[in-house]
Parts: sequence; C-alpha cells; structure tokens
Amino acid sequence: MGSAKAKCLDGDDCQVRVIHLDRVEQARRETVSAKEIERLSSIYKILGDPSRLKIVMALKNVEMCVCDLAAFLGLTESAVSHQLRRFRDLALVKSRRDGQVIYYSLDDEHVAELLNVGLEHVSE
Amino acid sequence: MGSAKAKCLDGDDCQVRVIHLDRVEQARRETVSAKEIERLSSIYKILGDPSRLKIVMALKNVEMCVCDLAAFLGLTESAVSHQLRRFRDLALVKSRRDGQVIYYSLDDEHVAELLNVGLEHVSE
DNA sequence: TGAATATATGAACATATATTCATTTAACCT
DNA sequence: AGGTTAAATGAATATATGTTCATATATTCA
Repeated sequence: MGSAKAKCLDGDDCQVRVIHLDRVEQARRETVSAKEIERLSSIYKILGDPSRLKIVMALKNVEMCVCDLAAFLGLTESAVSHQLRRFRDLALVKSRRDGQVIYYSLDDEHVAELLNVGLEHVSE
Repeated sequence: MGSAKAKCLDGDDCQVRVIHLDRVEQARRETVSAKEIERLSSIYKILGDPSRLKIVMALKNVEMCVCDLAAFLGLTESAVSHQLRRFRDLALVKSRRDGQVIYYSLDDEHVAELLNVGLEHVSE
C-alpha cells in the first residue's frame, strides 16, 4: 500500500492518469448498466425540483387533479400539466378520468419509498 | 361526493380555481417545511445526473481520488472536481488528504439508502 | 349544436447547469 | 528554492430546464 504509482487506462493513446487502477476496475465491475444509470438518474432528477417534489409528496397521500395541484403549489395549471407529463413519461404517476376531471396518483412503490427515505433524512 | 364544485383560494383577489378544497388543505397540512423541501430536492437533484450518480455509486463502495473518478467516468479531472464540490457543499461526501492525494468517500447514510432503494427499483 | 370547463400541448424565453480551459493552491521530492 | 503532481477555482460557453402564453383537445351541459 502506501503511496501509489500513476498508471494508464484505455489502451493505445493512454491519456488518462490513474492512481488506483484496482479501484477503478472494481468500480467498473460493480457499476450497473448505462441504461439503468439513465433510468435511475432520471428518477432522482424528476424529484430534484421543489415543485415536483411537492407534487409527488401530495400524490403519495391523495389523488388530485391538475387545478388542485396548481392551487396547492401556487403554480399555473399549465405548468403543473407540463410537469405531470414528465411523471407520466417515466410511468411514475397514473391518471384516471372522471368526466372532465383527471385524477392523478402515484404509480410506483419505489418512488414512495424514495420519498420516505428522503423524509427520514430531513427529519433528523 | 360525486361531482365537485369549484372554489377559490388565497383570500381577497381569489384568482385560483380549486375543485377539491379539502384535498388542497390536507396537502397543505401534511407538507413539510419549505426549508426541508429545498434540502430534500437538492439531494435528489444532485443524484439526478448520470455522472454524479456514478460518482456516488462508486464512492458507496470504495474511497477514490479525483483522477480515479475521472478515469472511471471518462471525464476531465476538473469536471469531476467541480461536481465533488457540489457534493461537499451538501455535506454528502467527505474528503481525506494523504499527501498530494485527496480521498473522497460517502458521508451520509441516508444517501446510501436512497441509492439502495433506487437500485432495487432498476433491478426488477 | 354551441358554450363552458378541465387539461394538454407547442413555441418562446429566461434562467440554470455541466463542461472546458486557464490559472492557482497545496504537497511532495531533489 | 525549483520542479512536479493532485486538486481547486473562476470565467466562459453551450446546452438543458421551467414557466408563460396562446392554442388545441375532450368532456359536460343547456
């Protein structure tokens, strides 16, 4: 152990400096696929905005329509609708139509769990 | 129950349309503070980028220096350093200096838990 | 059918963000 | 001290993102 020697990576051109090749290789082995990283980061990302976080936290407890959410958040209905589309695209919320009103609710138990873990975080 | 009447919110000017006032009020009661929403969304946000997600997933298992991470990610050391600063600002990673090398590691068990829940999500 | 309501959508704009490049700080070694 | 390595930082730039406004779709009701 102790001090480490710099080594190179990536074959021929060898531009990259590495101090702990073993750790880099370990990280490479343990990493999940690029596709899973994309999916996972897009889920965190959609929660990474105060308005959207409030949306899912509300939908975790009760079904709501666009204008309810808009009132709750102090946002335009259009803005809320745009955000809800992103949730739908990721299949994180589902919608149910009753006449003119469309009710939104959470459609992913893992997201609810992510929220719970997050809430534990801030309540300490 | 059944169909609902639109009501108004926000006192005097009463611009906002609401269909289910009870649900909006319930959401208002159950929401966490603005400060906690800010903190929580900033944590999700920092995980909501593929490169940063890989960084924390790597650091979950092993201590790494900037140039190791850069090699692992295929990014510039400068880019990695910039991202690590954001993690430090949120107190999510800690660093330890050994000579010229600075070792980074996760500094928040909740974040590790968030990652575990996320990994369960994609592995199904 | 026609008016009204609830939501969705597209374009545009202003802000936020990630990376790059150049420079700086800090530690090591001779 | 001078040279080298590891990392941090600031400015600049290109891209991404959130909201607004105007318009479109879909449903209800008269």
